[in-house]
Amino acid sequence: MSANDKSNTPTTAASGSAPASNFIRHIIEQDLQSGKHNGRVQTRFPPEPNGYLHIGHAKSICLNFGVAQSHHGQCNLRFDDTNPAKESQEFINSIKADIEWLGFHWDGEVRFASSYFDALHGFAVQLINSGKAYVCSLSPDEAREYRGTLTSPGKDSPFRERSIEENLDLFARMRGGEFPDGAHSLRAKIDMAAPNINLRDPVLYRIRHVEHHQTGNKWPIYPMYDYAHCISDAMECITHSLCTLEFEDHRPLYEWILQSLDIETLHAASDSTAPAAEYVLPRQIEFARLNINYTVMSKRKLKELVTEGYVSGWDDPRMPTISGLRRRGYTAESIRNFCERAGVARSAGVVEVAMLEHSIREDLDAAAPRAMCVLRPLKVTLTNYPEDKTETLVLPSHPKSEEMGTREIPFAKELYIDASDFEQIPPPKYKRLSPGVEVRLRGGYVIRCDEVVKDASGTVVELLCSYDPETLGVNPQGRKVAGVIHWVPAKQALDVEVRIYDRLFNKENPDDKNIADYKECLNPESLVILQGCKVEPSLADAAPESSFQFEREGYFCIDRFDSNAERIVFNRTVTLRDSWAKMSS
RNA sequence: UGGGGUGUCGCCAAGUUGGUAAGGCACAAGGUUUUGAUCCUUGCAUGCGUUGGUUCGAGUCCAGCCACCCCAGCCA
Repeated sequence: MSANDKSNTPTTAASGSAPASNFIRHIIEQDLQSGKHNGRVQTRFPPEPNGYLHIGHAKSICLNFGVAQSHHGQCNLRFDDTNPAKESQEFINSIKADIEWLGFHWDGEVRFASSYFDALHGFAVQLINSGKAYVCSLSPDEAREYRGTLTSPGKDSPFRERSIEENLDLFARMRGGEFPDGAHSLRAKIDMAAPNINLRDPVLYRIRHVEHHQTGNKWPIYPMYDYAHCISDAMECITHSLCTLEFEDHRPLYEWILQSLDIETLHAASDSTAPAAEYVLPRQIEFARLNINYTVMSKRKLKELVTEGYVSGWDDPRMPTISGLRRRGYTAESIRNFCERAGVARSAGVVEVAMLEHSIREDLDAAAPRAMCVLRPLKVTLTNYPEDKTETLVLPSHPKSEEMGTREIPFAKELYIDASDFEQIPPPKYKRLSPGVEVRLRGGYVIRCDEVVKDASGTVVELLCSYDPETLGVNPQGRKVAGVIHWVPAKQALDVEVRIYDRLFNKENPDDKNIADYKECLNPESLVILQGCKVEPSLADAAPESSFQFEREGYFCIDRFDSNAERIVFNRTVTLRDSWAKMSS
């Protein structure tokens, strides 16, 4: 697959073989063997539309869709939209776009927890009727006091023993919009002394007079996550409900709710077309969320970076969001490979960014055409090259892939090389240009620096060099030329803007407790904009989002939004590995 | 001091029923190279948080201890 081919099709794991084994796949295989779900595997990816997806979500997406795919099962996309105050259609749109870009296809129509609101309401009435839920009229503050603490039990709400009739009446009036926000709540009647706080009569429904992006003003009450999620799973006949570790403590509640409901009713409300006897409740399985060093992954913080203007938006190329990585030049394939490599387990760890960078280098090395771009131009005049002559050099687009064709680069008397490829006093082992030393111009001739031109301040402004006309495509006789540097023709090179991106944070763990505010360690050099960079003319018509390897520099892509015919903008995706930088530092 | 989890190489992570520690990243050293890139080769845990125990034999079983993570939203 080409880096410039945006038709993403998930194919294989990083190694090109089957997905690595993990504990979730083991569980599923066991369930398949025991016939628990009649050979069916149904998962779901359940984002709340309150922000953009980040690479941590990509892990979950790859897991949920991947696991379904390898067992000929299906994966639903379900928006967990039970808190309209924080959600929006913009986020719904971006989430769908990101999943598709990643190359995954959800089963059937997009689902919404909000489309189950009627059923959810009905189940709540059922719980009231069976004495398993009650309307509590404690204020939120009072409820907190009654809940107790981590080490001491809570105490029963004074409203806990209301009659079923009264509960039914109150709940109906809650739904009718008769009460203000927070006046009452519907709670599960479980155990106020439970050591697991989630079981201390958790709230099932709260009153919120807010418009919902999907259901408008139909509801003044909204279900809580714990209540809506498990029932939604059951209604969609999810077999394995995968979520992150922080929901571990919620699993008993997940199970309590489903087991408290009448299974016949549940079955009838579900997608199931199978006989009731085959209807099996979903099982929640938790895995560790993805963390990467030198970045933050919480939606709250990402949102803060956006709204407070530390970055240009959710899709800023420095953001660990799917859309940010995409704009940075990461391919869907590289993100999928990264997730596969990082693995799925139950121990919470932090993956090194180096692994992410490896994944994109691996993909782009194979797929990106090569080009030359001089980031910090230094003029070179070839004193012995004819004034009016221009040659056309033909270079392969890729050193190992002939199918990728060739490109033409004009060669003339005046060129640009990168300022960092010249040193007046070369350090040891330096293989680039310096006074009296020869170097190979990539794809062109060997040149020697004869004279250094400086301005009044002593800054090197031009190099006068001579070229060896016998060295085009052949090595000179009797001497060894150590270095090869990239260059562009002065006259024909295109002026471009290059955005040099680096890590957003300069501390490995911005969330470290010794750091008061993660914004303290924002890297002031995470974006350096270079103007007047010179790229070879063959890139004049390159398409937005296409990626190139600028030889000896790194991988760069054309910004999908800011680049146009008048102003070509490249984003640096990642540098090349650089053993010289390691050596010289 | 309550409950739930996790601890295998610098990082991630495999380790079926106990039988003698996969792989990837990173790193290091060589080789190839008109990208100090790629690629290739080689190296990289006598030890699996720790202490004991069971066993012919334990990362895998048992007990104790230690460390770290999550939970007291009418957020998800």
